[in-house]
Amino acid sequence: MSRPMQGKATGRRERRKVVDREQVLEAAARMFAESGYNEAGMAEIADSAGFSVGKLYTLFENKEMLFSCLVQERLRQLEASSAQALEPSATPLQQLRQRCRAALEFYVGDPHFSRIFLHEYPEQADGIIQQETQRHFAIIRSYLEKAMDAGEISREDPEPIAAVINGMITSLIDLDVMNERACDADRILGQLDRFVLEPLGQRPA
Amino acid sequence: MSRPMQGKATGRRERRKVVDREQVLEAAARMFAESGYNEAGMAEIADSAGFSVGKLYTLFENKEMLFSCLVQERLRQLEASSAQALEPSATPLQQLRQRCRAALEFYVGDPHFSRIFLHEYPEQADGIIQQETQRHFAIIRSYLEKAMDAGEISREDPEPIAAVINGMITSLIDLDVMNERACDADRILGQLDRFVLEPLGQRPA
Amino acid sequence: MSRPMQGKATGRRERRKVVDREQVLEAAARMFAESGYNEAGMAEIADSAGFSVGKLYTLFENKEMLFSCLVQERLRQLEASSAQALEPSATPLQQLRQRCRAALEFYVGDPHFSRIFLHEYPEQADGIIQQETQRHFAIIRSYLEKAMDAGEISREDPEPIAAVINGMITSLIDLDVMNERACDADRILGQLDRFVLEPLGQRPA
Amino acid sequence: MSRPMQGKATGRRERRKVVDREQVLEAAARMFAESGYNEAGMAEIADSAGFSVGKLYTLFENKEMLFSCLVQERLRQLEASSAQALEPSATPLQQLRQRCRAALEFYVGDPHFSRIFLHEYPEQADGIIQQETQRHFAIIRSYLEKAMDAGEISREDPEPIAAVINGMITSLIDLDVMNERACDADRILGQLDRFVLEPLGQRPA
DNA sequence: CATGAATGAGCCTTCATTCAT
DNA sequence: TATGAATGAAGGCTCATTCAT
Repeated sequence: MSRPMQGKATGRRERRKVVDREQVLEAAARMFAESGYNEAGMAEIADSAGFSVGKLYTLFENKEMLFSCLVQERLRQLEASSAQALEPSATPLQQLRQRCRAALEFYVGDPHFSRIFLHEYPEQADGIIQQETQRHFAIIRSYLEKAMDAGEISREDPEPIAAVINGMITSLIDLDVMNERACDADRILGQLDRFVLEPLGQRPA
Repeated sequence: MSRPMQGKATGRRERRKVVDREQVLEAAARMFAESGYNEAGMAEIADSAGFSVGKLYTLFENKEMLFSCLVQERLRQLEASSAQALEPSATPLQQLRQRCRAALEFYVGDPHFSRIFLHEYPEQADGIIQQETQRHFAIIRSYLEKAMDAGEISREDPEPIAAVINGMITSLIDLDVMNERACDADRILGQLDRFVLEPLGQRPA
Repeated sequence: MSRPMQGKATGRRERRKVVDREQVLEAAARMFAESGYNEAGMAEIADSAGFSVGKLYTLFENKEMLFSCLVQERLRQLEASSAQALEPSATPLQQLRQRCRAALEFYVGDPHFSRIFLHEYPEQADGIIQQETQRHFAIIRSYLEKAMDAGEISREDPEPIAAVINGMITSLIDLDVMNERACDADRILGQLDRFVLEPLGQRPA
Repeated sequence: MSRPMQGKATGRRERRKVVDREQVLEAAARMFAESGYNEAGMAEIADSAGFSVGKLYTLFENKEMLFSCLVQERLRQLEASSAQALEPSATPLQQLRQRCRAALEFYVGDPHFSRIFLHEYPEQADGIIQQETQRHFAIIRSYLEKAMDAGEISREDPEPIAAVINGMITSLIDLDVMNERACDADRILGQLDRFVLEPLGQRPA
């Protein structure tokens, strides 16, 4: 009666739920990063988020799904900000570089999540991380393939190159995290240029 | 009477203990790789090793130490085989390459352990893995520094380069593990040449 | 809205917890008395109390604390009923006698606890029992000292006398417990009069 | 062949066993007193006695029996030294006093055992201690009964009196043990005179 | 619909006892 | 017969999940 139609405007209820989920994920990221997946308890997370334990279970099926959602949500955010950073007029290689910069800045701006994403693989939630990593690979690969089509880089199997790019970014961020030092996106991007993009361009020569 | 002196030849007892430890570590590597640190139970490990639970506790102080010993033992092996692969007459850069090949072959030959080492960071045993990673970094760095001294590569901060090398190897092995595909040390080594060693040499130009 | 202020009336929650603790202590007293501290398992106690194991750990930090609380709680009760039995107008020696009667009646009325208190000294919880025994001694001693001040008994070291009183009560209750016979507080009190209080009074003569 | 007859002279084998048992009991008394019945492990006891664990199980059926034997053995010793201290020409009441002195001196001379005997009742071995305590009671009672027959003390139920004597001795030794103070047999005996024997004698008056 | 106390399966660890050497 | 390493049942405790309020 009160909500005769629902259209695009999601109900107050639904919107509330989304906000609460965000808040829980925030807290979960903090706790997982601080103590690790197994060591972080649902009670602590609930507490840290200012909710009851029961609420968590209305928002997420269980602990594993909470973790999965955290990963997925954050990577969706990364995707969004990457997309925004993209200049449509740029060449595929330039776009790849823009995407990498966006990713770096995202990681830097969300150290809690970075710590989790780079270090923790709860065996159960493995699937999600693998899947998400695959998606990232696919995106990087698509840029590489377009760049190959455009003749910017030599034609070859893009998968290992995507892996190299991914691994390089990961290890350089990790290095900064381990040294508890602020992470400089520009410096890392410089190394990416030097060790991957430039060699790729030179190949045909 | 039976054992008048003991000299270098360790007693039958000691040798047996060493063999048993090895066997348990084998099983532990398998179980940790299959199910993760927390999910693998001491009972399962014992079972899988063909021992009783009690035996495990005569060989290792507790679960955490078992994991630590596994990591340390395997990395000791890696170090040993790396050392053997080293040609003393080679240049520092060639030696670095030899070391990387040895590491690659070790990882390839011990997929159980690779899975653990690359993925699992039980918060408690964190110290050991970080420590060992640091040791690896230090070794790679020392080769890089020697190569700089020898003028093989340009002089610059070796730490991020070590990180790049490590990250590249890790991600490429990981890629093969994820695709459940045999890992080709030569191919990875080729990519290492192309994306790190060659750019490093070209710099001064 | 539901609980605008809380004043002295503890919340329903708190009261419930107190009741549950009492119930668990009841069961624990039974089990400890039946099987001894080490032989009584938390699961059995939980079962016997009609609670889950987990519940026990929300009420008491651990098994040792459960035992400690049992001892402290019961002795607190003893103290309370002793205090109530005291006639302020009585002489110190009469008060001591009143106190002993109260203690006897308490032991008689709580055979489970008596069995534990008189027999079981779990090495770990030793501290509490010794401490409580000391407190009892101190109380008995203070009556003796007041009686000495009042000239009711001869002045001398009150400590061994307190020990004698305590030991006599203990052994006489123990005798009844061992013979599985109801314990007659009056009879024991009579023996206390005859063997301690009268000789003490006669001394100066 | 080697031992054609055995007569009263026990074989070398048997004598050895007796000596070994004594040594184990010595160590067990030490460990039980130090850590309590449950906390003292068979391995520790074996170690402390200079034997293997296996040996313990050839000398005693199990841990419980070891404890029982310890109690029985020591109390047998007490009985022996008490018997020796007895002057046959003395009156029953004097003999009781002699016996109590012997007991006191025994406890004082064997603080390890005293600590166990006075404090620890492993539920399982309960039977033995109760039984032994009963035997002690019986002995004390028999002196009391003889003294009644001889008209030294008034005729009445000897059991509670035996309990009083026992409890008084126990608590006074305990007091010294708790204060970690050397235990003065004469002082305790004086208190026994004052609080039990003298009142008993006065009764008929 | 929110709460958070209750649940209980499952884990690590110990240690009395056994038995192959 | 002596040894002491191996055994594995049992125990204390945790924490993800549920459900009565």
